[in-house]
Amino acid sequence: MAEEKKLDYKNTLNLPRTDFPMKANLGQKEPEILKLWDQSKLYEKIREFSKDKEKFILHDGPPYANGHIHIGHCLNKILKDVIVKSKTMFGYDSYYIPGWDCHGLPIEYQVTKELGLKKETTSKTEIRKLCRKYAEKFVGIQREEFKRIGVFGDWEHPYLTMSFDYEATIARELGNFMRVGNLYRGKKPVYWCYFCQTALAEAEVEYEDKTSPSVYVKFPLISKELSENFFSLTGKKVFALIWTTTPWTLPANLALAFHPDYTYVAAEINGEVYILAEVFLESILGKVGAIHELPLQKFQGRDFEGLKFKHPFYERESIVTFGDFVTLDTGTGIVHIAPGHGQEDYEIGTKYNLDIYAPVDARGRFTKEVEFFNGMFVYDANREIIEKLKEKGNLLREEKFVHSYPHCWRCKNPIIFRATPQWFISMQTNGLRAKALDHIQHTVKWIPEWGRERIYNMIENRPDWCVSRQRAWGVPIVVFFCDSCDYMLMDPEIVNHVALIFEKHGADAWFTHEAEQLLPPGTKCPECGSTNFKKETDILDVWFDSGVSFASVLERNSELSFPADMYLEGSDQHRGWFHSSLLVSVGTRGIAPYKSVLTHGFVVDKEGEKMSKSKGNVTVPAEIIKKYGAEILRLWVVAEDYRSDIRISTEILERLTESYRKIRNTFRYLLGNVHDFNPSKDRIPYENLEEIDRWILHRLGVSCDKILKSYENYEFHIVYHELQRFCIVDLSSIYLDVQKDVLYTFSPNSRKRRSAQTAMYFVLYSLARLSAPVLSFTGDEAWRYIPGEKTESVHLTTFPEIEFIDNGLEEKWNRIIPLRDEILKALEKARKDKFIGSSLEAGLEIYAEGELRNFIAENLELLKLLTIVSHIAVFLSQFGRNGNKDIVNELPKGDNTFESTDIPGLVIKVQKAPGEKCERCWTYRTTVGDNPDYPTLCDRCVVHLMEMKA
RNA sequence: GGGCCUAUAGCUCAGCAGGUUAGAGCGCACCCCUGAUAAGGGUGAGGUCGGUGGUUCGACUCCACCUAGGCCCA
Repeated sequence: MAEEKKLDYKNTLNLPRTDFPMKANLGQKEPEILKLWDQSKLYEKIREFSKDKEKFILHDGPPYANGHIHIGHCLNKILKDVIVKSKTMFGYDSYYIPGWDCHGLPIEYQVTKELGLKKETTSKTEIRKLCRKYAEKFVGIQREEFKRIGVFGDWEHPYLTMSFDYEATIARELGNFMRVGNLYRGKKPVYWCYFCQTALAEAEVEYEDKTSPSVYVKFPLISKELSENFFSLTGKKVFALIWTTTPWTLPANLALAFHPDYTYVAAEINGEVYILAEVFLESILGKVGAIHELPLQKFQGRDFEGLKFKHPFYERESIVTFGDFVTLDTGTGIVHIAPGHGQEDYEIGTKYNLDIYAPVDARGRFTKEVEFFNGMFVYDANREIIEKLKEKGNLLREEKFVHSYPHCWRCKNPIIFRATPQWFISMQTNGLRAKALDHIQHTVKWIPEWGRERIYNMIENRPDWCVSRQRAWGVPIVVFFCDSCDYMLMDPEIVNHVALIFEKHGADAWFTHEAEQLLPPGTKCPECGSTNFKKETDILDVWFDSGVSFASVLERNSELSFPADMYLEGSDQHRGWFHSSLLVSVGTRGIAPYKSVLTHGFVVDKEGEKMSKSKGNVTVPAEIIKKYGAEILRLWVVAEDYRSDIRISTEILERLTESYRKIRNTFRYLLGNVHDFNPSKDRIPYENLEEIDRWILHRLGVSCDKILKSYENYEFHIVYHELQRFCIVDLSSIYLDVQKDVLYTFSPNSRKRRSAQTAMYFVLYSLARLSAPVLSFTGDEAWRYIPGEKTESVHLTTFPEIEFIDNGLEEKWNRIIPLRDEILKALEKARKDKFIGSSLEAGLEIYAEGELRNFIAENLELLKLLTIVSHIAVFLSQFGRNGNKDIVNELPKGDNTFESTDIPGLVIKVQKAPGEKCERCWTYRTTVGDNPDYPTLCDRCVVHLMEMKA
């Protein structure tokens, strides 16, 4: 009987009611939401919604169409998505076209590997076909994976660097460089396999141990200056000593490299004087023979400036150069330089204007100009060269040396370094470097700021851009050579002609068509008049492909704009896409392709170390999505400060999941409490709202301001923290807890309840929108439950205005909240003492002096409300005055008394609340039982019940 | 080896034109509630601000060096 009655009263309460589930079940829910978006053509509607608005174009840097997406892709695409969505909600037209980078070695390598033995017999055209299929497959896979994490964009019309029109653009842009004169043909050493007769990329090289001859070679001193400056050398036979494991490169020697800062010595042995770094004196010369005397002389590397030595077996000079790469780990401290046969040698060669001399043919044989060794295979020549050195008396020592040496991935033979003709974009011509530096410094906004410094240093020091690759899967360098006189036909007009063919047939045409079919009819060699041409076989560096994306995508679509408002990639792209795009755009358009560049760090594990298969610390997005949901991944991206490296770990994801649940539940609770609220009918005007409702709206306004500013400044971790803080502190802990009484026990249509619902409605309405760029699934899910008029999706709205700010209220509540904190401490103390359980069991006596007492007295009801106690009273603790019951002479002592330390003079005594517990509202009131019809209810509840019946 | 960057509680972040006991949320411990319930509320314990020197009356905050880590080069 009593149970039944209790139930009866419970039924008279307005408890929260909603179908918005507490458990997100994201793994299952997200695909449903995606389907809904898809079916309702949400992205098209966003395009329509954004029509004619000011543009904000984030131009997508194309990921490589190879493999599944990894966590770094997620970070990148989600950041982009948050920016695009927030810009849309700020009222911009932020059309986002995703792209893919499709050409290049990794795909070709993969395809060739899969071909196995058949690779030898497969034509370039066939390989290109397979590469295209391979790239298409992964574009498809990655597209679905990106969509799955909630990224909005025109996924039906992405840009692909292998699409025909894109390939045509690549060719045209190279033509533009021809037109302005930046493109030139030069030589550069590359990894070369003499067996396969092909250049190899870094990735195609495998390191294996190899035994090589190791020789110490003497270079006789020619210049007189040294002995003139250092008399101890006068009249002696002086040699520079070098060490090499590739004697076959000696015929191409043109220089010797010293380190300017090292100490070198000249030491005499057996009547000859050798120069080498001081540190090697013992270890090298000690083995050759007894050192005659102490070193004759010490020098600094730079003392050798301008000197000349003689080649050990040719009548040729070898000049002195300086290089920081000279080390004291091995060798003699003096490095033999053959500019055509090594990377550092090449750089020295370029710096000192030496010939990039590589007299070795494609099969690894010395060309006819090489005296003594003409026609000899280089590895066979090693022996002969050593003999020649002996014969000339310029071999000091010879031994065997085992070292790690690059080998060809296909045939497993050791490779050689060999300078071959390559195509370059000059950094000098047209002031390309200077112009690029100028734009870096003056026209582009770098986020964070240090990006400027980083890319500036790179551009400042980089050599000319080598744009040619000796591969199949890419866009050819559209240049022809005359069959009869070898004239190089490099003409932008011809490139444009060929580009038209590419537009129709793709760059495949270069491989399937003959030169005559590609050239404009009647093309003749300007040199000899011949009409027969052959095609250049090199293709373009893929960085050139992606570097022209602004031309292929931004300039060719009127819905986009050039320059882009933003490029956003990982900080490695200062060397990559930001870099190549800038050079292309500055080189051919004279301006930077972007107004701002935002970079993020790399994803690392919980220790801050990079992920690798071997370490086993790789986090796979698909697993996170399955276990936690894409929304958690999105929350992760936003919660972390992307400007430095960002960590991911199980603990981080668990924390975020907790945090997500809290935010979700806040939505749920708000929704549950506005289920019977119709904003158009039940809304209370702001001026008539209860103070606490105006306060939460004020807090909402403050939060909103902070969140919007953070979106604007791309400081998303602040968005996350503020969103979380607002839900936990302002809402859940204070406002929602306090308002339960009004929401549950007051009659549904009572002014106070409608006031609370009005506030909650605005909170919901704002929160859903503020969180939508991040919590795109949940924000939209909640949006659909919000009562009243609204758009179909939260993604078809703009951000809320900043409203309801009331600084007077803020000031007052800045005093109220600390008082509440003190009361809560007092209640907690009583609870620990088992004096009370629920705070409603308590009645408070508060003692204070002067102004503090007055402030409390003025806000007594508010404090009661905020601390959820049943009764509250304040006393003036002022000594020596009597007669007023509110003035006490003595402060309470003993049990349940709390003396505040934070607020001096404040004493709180917790008493049992007077009266009985009302069965309906659970508040202790002296009026319980006053109404004989409702003997277990308080006066308030009786009134509310009456109202509800009426 | 060079360029750029990072280092504040178990986790994610604040903070500081240098100035009283370095903050927040989560997590954790303990407690309350059972009318947000695989929820909700409260109290509390956690930091030699990576290390060492220096500038200063005073440094988490400025400078130098070092250590660890990251990206890009060599």
